[in-house]
Amino acid sequence: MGRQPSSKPTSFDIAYLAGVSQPTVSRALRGSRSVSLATRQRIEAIARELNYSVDKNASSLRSQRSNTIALLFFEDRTPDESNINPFFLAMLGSITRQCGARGLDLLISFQKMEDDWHVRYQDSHRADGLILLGYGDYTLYARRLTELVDHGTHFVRWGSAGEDTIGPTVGSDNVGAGRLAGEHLLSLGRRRIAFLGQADEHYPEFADRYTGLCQAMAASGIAPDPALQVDALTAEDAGHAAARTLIARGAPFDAIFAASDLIAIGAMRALAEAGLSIPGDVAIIGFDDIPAASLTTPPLTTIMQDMKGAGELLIDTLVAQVEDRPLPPCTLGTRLVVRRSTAGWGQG
Amino acid sequence: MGRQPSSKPTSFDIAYLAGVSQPTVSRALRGSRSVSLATRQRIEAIARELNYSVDKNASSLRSQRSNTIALLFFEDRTPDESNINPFFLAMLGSITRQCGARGLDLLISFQKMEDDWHVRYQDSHRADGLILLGYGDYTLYARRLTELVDHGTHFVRWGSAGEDTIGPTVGSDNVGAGRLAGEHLLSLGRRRIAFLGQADEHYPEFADRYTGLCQAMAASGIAPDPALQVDALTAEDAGHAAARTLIARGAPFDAIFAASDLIAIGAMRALAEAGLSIPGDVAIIGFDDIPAASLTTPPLTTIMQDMKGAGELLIDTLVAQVEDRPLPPCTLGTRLVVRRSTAGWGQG
DNA sequence: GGCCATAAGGCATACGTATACGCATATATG
DNA sequence: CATATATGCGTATACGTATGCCTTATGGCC
Repeated sequence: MGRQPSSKPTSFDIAYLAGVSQPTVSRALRGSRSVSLATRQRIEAIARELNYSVDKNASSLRSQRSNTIALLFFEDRTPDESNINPFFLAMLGSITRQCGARGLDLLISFQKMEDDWHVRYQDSHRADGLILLGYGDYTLYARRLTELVDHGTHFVRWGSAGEDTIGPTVGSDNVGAGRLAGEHLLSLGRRRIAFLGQADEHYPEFADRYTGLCQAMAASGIAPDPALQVDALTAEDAGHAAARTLIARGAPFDAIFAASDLIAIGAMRALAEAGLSIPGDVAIIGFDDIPAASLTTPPLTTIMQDMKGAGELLIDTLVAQVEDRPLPPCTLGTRLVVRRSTAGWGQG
Repeated sequence: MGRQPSSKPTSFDIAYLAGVSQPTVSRALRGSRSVSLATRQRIEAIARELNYSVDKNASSLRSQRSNTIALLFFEDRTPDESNINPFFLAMLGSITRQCGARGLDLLISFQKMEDDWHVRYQDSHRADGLILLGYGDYTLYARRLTELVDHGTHFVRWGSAGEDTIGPTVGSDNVGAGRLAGEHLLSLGRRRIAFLGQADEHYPEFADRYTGLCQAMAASGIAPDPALQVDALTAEDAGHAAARTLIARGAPFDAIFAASDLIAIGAMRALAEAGLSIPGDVAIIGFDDIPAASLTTPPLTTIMQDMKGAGELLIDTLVAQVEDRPLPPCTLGTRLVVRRSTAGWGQG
């Protein structure tokens, strides 16, 4: 032992040693009921002894099932390289673990919108299905999704699970989360709540969050003020710029709901530059709970998404898709994480 | 077009349409020189038209080469879930891109040290080789590495590329980086430099960084003070605890070199709690340049590793290994990123 | 004892590609 | 003009597994 065998053992080797045929080995190792317990145990013992492992390529070729999923991150317009949204990296952890738990292999790849990722994976039998992750202009994205659907590709995407969504979509309850954020700020006595983030149909997730905020405000009898909404995509710079715009507009505000933590962090920088104190002058709440959120000064209150649930639900939905028994759409709950950026005056 | 074909086209379909045999199709698409230009172009045109793509499983099975690499993160003792070292996530970006550029598929997986990951991938022909990423006790790790080597598994790991390292290893020049950090602090006039991080053989990378610091100090005629070195693994909590220990010891210090940014961030929190100003009382420098490093107050000076180079070198080394032409070991340079946590008094 | 159901496993084959050979035809060489 | 050489391609087969179908043994039942 320890030395390298001349060649990897095959199911034929096991069969010979066990005194059975190769198909019986295959059946035994896959747990078919038509192999007697005694035979199966004998085969398993021999397989273990020879350090046998099923050849994935042969298995996938024959069964036409790879038990592999491809995870595609894609970046709308990558300003530089290596800048991956930290939120999606957190998701990666969840998905990876979920795949591990189910014995699925996970391929990952970063794509640009323009690439022909819709062909590469399923057609070549690399993967049984795709998981699509990425913020980006939904209207651009949609064309690709339609192609995927037409092509019969199995996929799930993370996003806003509205009615007009294309293909199976899993996402957080963004409207509910927006309400949560709004109610929290309102409960602190804030009344002039600004929203930093795109609020149009190009970015449905952000739009939903804004909708939730407006609902919460409406419930308290407050009408949303358009002057308090500033567009921003999810990046620190964008948040900084948006907050500056907001300040420049001159409309008074005592709270900010940022559509992502990165936007919030940029906004905090702008507020500090403007001499505004947090949470004294302005309370601020972000979205995503990225690792950096607890490291800011003050630490950032935010909305945490259900990462664990996300991985499970994505994989559930995808596997169902592959097995041709589509699952009904479903959204995930969110949780408020209160930190000092929205602390009441007594709690700082 | 747009409708779903009854079944995916195979190389036989292409062959039939092109009036050649299947092997000729295979040769043409792989660019073999023994197919005439005219024939090849005809075949390529038909393949494109049918949206043909080579079946990965059949191809890998026949050629015994999967053109796939498995990336294994592993966590020594995972306190909870979902906490991945951000540094390794940055590495992921680099590796992914590099794989994409070379047409390699990338499998990823999180492992516990105890699992039998040494068997799962190469033996089953899922991947041609492994990339191992993870901080952890090297002495524990080493046993696994030895098994891999004995087993004839192709792999590269990220780590300290010393002489006694097991298997092909790629890493930063940690000694040089430590020197860089030390020289920077010395150039600011700091003389009592503390090091937060393990400095024993269990964590060779950290030990190398400490060695580099000591070299820089020695070059300035300063002897290292054991009272100024405190063990810490790479986590924010550990950094916090280590800094408290350092302060409690009472030995004066005017600078800290933390073995990782997470340690540094924890230490900054402890310094703030102790009423010490940064960089006024204590200059602090981290290691890794994780995204959060630029978001701390003040922003953290740190050592940036060559991520792009890391991906390239890892893959180069691994592919060479697979092709049985081992590459000589090699280390990567690092760069100092100066931010305000070590700013001179005039620059802050 | 004949008949049918069930269990256990063998036989043949298919999955789709890549490659070692062999066989023509065309070109060069003496 | 006969023999070496290269070019371009077809023939046959291997890669290792999974599965439909068939055979045999066994037991139950009337």
